Amino acid sequence: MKSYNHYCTVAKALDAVGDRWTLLIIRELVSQGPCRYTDLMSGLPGIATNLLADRLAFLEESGIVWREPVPPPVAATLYHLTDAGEDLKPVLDALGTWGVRFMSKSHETDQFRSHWFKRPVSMFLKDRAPDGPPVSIQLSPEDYPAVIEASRDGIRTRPGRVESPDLELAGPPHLILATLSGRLSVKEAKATGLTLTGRVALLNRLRRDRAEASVANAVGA
Amino acid sequence: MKSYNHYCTVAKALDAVGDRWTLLIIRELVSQGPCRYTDLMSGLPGIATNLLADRLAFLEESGIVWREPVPPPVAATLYHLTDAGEDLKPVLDALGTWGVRFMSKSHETDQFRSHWFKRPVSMFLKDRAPDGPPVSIQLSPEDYPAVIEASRDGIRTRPGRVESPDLELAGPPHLILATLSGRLSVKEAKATGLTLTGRVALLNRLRRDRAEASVANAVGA
DNA sequence: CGGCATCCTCTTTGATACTG
DNA sequence: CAGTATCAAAGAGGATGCCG
Repeated sequence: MKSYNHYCTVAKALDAVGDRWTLLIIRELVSQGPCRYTDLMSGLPGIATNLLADRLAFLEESGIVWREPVPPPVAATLYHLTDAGEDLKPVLDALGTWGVRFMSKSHETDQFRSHWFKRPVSMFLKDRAPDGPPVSIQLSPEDYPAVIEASRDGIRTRPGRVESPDLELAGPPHLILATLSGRLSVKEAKATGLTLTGRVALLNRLRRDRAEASVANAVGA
Repeated sequence: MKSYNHYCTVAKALDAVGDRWTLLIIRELVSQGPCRYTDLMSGLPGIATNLLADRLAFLEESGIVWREPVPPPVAATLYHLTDAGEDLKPVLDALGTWGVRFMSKSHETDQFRSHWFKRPVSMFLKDRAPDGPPVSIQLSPEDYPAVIEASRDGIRTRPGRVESPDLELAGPPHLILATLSGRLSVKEAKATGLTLTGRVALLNRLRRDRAEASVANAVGA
């Protein structure tokens, strides 16, 4: 993209990461850690392969990403964030916080990936009984399942499945999120098409209310 | 711009404000308050008029901006941020904080406006003697002067001139900022082309050191 | 397969001119 | 003042080819 040529911090930041797709590439590297080219492709549905190559070259040149050549037999390149790249996390946090308002309605054609659950889930949940027994919640959208695990160490969300979860939420991603956030009651969620199996009461232990959520967000938690 | 069609908070945010120029329009409305069309044009050097019109229409449609028709004899339209628009401030703060790293070198062709001083100045300065006598510092780049005023009420930066400032810094914007931040000493600044007139010692009262700056930034100050 | 480069089409931008 | 109209150039999107 052409520079804005504004001597202004915001404009300079956008000169570096304001191109289409660029911040989503950073999102992938932040939420997935170091990625191969194909990992990025599958985490960025819709991107053209030449664009991904272009953006990665520009990000490397800008000192935001560095590439680690992994020698055979693995034979791949790993893309990492530099320190300057890691410093973009607050930008993603701010954008993600602001973007929560659009998550209530999901378009039919929207793509989804397991690791995209991490950000909103960490905003919506908080363990009200951290010394209670550890629990796991299986999130099952059509594909791309994820697991929420709460223990003394806090709440973690990761892609994948767990053997016998304490609770499972199966259905479209936006219903899963609406139920976790408390925007939908369990009754409403079931009526709209979510399947809840197991200890539904767990939601009361983990749901953070709206006021707390905005506070946590204000301090960048 | 076409939607990314990702069911992800960051992608949804970028669907709304990720278009080229959009966040800079928000920047203007945040730092200037309600603006007329021509105020925006002059605060956004380089934008094409049709693009500004397009973006404003989209922002209004998205509920981020609203237009107030001001009846004759003033005969103008005022563009305001809605509450959702104001909520974008943390995004600009995060981008602006990250973008500080690019402010040390200024390109010859970079444009500048007085009110762009506000954001970096508030990051660089802190009154170490808030109960001391109120002081004013005149910032004088080629055009677009601004004034820093420190009093019991805090530090404010505004476009314009003041009668007899306690200190004046005249020279290119990047030297003014480098000197305020402490990245350049007064001696270095003078050697590089900045003209300092008045009570140079004021800088010691107002400069925030690097460690403090990063802390203030971490909590979103 | 992983990591691009090329080619082509379509959309968006940027520059300028013009209007109520 | 507050835009709309026009048009050339740049960039995005999609398909496919190539090479270790």
